[in-house]
Amino acid sequence: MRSYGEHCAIAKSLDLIGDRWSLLIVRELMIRDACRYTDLKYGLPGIATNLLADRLRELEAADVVKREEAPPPVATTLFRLTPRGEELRPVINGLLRWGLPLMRVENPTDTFRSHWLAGALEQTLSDQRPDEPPVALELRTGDRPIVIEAGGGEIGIGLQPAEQPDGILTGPPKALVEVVRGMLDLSAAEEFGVSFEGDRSVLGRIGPREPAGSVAG
Amino acid sequence: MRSYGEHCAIAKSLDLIGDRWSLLIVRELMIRDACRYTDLKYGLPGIATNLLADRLRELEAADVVKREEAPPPVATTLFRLTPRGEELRPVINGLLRWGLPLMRVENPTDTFRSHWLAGALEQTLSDQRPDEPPVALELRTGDRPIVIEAGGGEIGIGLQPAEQPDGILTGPPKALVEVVRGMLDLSAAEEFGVSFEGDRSVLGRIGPREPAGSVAG
DNA sequence: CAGCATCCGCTTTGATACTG
DNA sequence: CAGTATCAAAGCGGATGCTG
Repeated sequence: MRSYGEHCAIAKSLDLIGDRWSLLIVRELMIRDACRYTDLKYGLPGIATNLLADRLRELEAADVVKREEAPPPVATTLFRLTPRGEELRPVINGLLRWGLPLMRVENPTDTFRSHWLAGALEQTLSDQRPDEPPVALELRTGDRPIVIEAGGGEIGIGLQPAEQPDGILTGPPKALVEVVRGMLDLSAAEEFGVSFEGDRSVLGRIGPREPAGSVAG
Repeated sequence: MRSYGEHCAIAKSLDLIGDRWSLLIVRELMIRDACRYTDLKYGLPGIATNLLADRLRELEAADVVKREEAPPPVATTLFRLTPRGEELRPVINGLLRWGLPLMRVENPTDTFRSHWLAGALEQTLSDQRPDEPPVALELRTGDRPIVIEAGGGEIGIGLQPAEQPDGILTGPPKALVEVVRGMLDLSAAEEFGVSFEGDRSVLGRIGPREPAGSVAG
């Protein structure tokens, strides 16, 4: 992109990361850590492959992304955020929080990848019973399962399937999110195609971080 | 801009404010509150007038900006952020903080407007002697003077000249910022064209909010 | 297959001119 | 003052081809 040519910190930031796709590449790397080119392309449906290559070069030049040659037997290029790139987290979280209300309308033509939920869940959920032993709730939605881990007062999101989840929640993403946020109860969620297997108490363990209405999405 | 078409809060945000110029328009409205079309164009050097009109329409449709018809004798259109637009402040501040280190290299071809300093100064300065009576320091740089007001532990930036400033600091923007942050003392700053009039104690009253090195810019 | 580069049609942007 | 109109140039999206 052409520089704004302004002596202003905001404009300087946008000179580096204001291009189309740039911040979504950062999102992918924040959620998934080191990624192959192919993983990035998969997580950014619709990006033209030459643009992905261009953006990665630009982000590398801006010290946001670095490229690592993984040693054999992997023997592939991995892309990763630099420390400077990690410092974009407040920006990404700001956009995430601002965008949550926009998720209330579900567009059936939108693409979806389950790992995109990671940030939103981490930001809006909390462990409601910090003193009890940790639990894992698997969400089956979108392309692959993800796992909400609650323990010690913290919420973490795993992108690898848990070996022994305490509960498994299956259904469309928006309904699942409403269930884990406690905005929709399980019986009411059934009509949206949500089903549950396992110990129902894990659903009470995980709840909204803020009053349910404020970050409804 | 074409929608990313992703069921993701970050992508949804960028669908609305990810266009070129959009966040800079938000910046202008955050710094200056209600603005005329002409003021916006002045604060966004290089924007094509048709683009400004387009962006304002898009931001209005996104409930970020609203348009007010000022009554006579003003009789002009004013643009203002909606409450939803105001909620972009964490995003803007995130970009601002991330961009501060980029300001260490000064590009002589960059345009400059003194009101762009408002956010950066507010974010990085603090009142070093909260118990003393308020002071005002005028900065003469760029297109028009701005005023740093320190009092009650708070820092505020005024875009209207103070009627009776306690000190007046004149010079290039980068050097002035370094002086008020205490990274450069007045005698050393003279070689960069900085001069001062008034009560020197006001310079000690205003200082960096964080350790000087961390947000050096 | 992973990681690009090239080509082409379309859309967006930038610069300028013009208008109520 | 607050835009619209026009047009060339740049950027983007999609398809395809190349290389280790």
